[in-house]
Amino acid sequence: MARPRSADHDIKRRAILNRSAALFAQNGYDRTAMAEVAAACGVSKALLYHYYAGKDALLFDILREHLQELIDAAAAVERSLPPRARLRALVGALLEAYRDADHQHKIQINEMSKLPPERHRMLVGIERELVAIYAEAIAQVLPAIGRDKSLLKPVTMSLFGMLNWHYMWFREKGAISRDDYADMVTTLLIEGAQALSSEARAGAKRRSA
Amino acid sequence: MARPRSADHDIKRRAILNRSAALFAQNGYDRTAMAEVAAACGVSKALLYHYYAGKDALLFDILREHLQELIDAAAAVERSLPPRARLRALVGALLEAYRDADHQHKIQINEMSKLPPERHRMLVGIERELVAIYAEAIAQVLPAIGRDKSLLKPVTMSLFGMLNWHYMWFREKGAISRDDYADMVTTLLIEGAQALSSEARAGAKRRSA
DNA sequence: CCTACCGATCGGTAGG
DNA sequence: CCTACCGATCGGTAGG
Repeated sequence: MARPRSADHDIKRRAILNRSAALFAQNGYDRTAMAEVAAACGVSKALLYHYYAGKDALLFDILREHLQELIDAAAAVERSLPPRARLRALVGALLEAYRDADHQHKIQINEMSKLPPERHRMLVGIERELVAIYAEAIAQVLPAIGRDKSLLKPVTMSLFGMLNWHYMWFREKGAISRDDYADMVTTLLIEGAQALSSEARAGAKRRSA
Repeated sequence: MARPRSADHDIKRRAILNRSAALFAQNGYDRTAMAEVAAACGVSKALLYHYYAGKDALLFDILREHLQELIDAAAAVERSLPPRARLRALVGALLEAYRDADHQHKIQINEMSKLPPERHRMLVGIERELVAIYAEAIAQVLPAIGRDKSLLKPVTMSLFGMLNWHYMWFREKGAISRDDYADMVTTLLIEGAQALSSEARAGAKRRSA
């Protein structure tokens, strides 16, 4: 009979994931040796390779888990909320999921493309799921934008720009809280995009006149 | 008398800068060997080291030139323009400076922190100059936001988020042009932030009532 | 004492 | 679960 997994197998794996994420984020993936990861986790390099088949597998697992947490956070937002409240809740949920995930977020942006094509594609697929949730929510709040794909994509990407750039300047002890920033981003997007569709309507009127 | 520099010294240096930027952006800084850079430029490695003291120096020069071009583009925007038109022109100038600079932009985001501390600090200083220009222009359009530092910083960073994230999705042959996107971002920011300061005023009234 | 350029090889470290 | 060790490759430099 096969030896059962040790009771703390998952706990150790998780510890390795968090430690290596910190190292990858701070020093860069290529500059972090597997020996450093092992040392930081207090295990031998051989044991590290018992948990993970290779450096790739470690990077992949960090990002798969991180992206899954983002999807889960978005999926947990009540679908029956009024459109505007729902978008605000989705923005808040993402910023909240980013708390304590700065390392993972930085790795997603800086190192994801270093994965082999197959694994990279899988993660891009999860990213697309996430974007689709937000694009749909925006379309619900702003039907005029939702109807025009050439507008919906850049507006959605503007939202992700504001949210995904936050790690460059946002500090937990700063002047505004995550919740404050969620309010700000939601207002910028909705009020700004409403002005956008008024302009588009005015433009259409001018063209048809 | 000292031997003069060859007439095409600067041209060759520039060619090396552009080729290495493409390699660093596509394969990552750490994964690009100096031998590859040399091969891509059609020169020997020894000659490459004649032009640049080391790999660091190459990365530094790519980013210093890129950031200087962004500053120059912003500085070229007429100071006497009405505030709103000036902000629109600044946004357009940055997006225009990003044209043909996707490699440099990606390197700025992904590899800048791999520079030695001293050189890294110098580039962060140039980035701050750039941000200051935009923050001031925002404050001119939206005095209520300009007066409140806890608002001005996140609003400015929201703008840079939208602009600096564009390389992830914007395509030259896509549905909208750089100019269209400059319009969109400016409208999102100004109209959105106007709604923001109305909310803040309403909030202040509620609190003082 | 400078710049321009080569073929060959150095010491040290990477992931596994 | 460990120590010992590998094949490959790195950035940088030698003499001329």
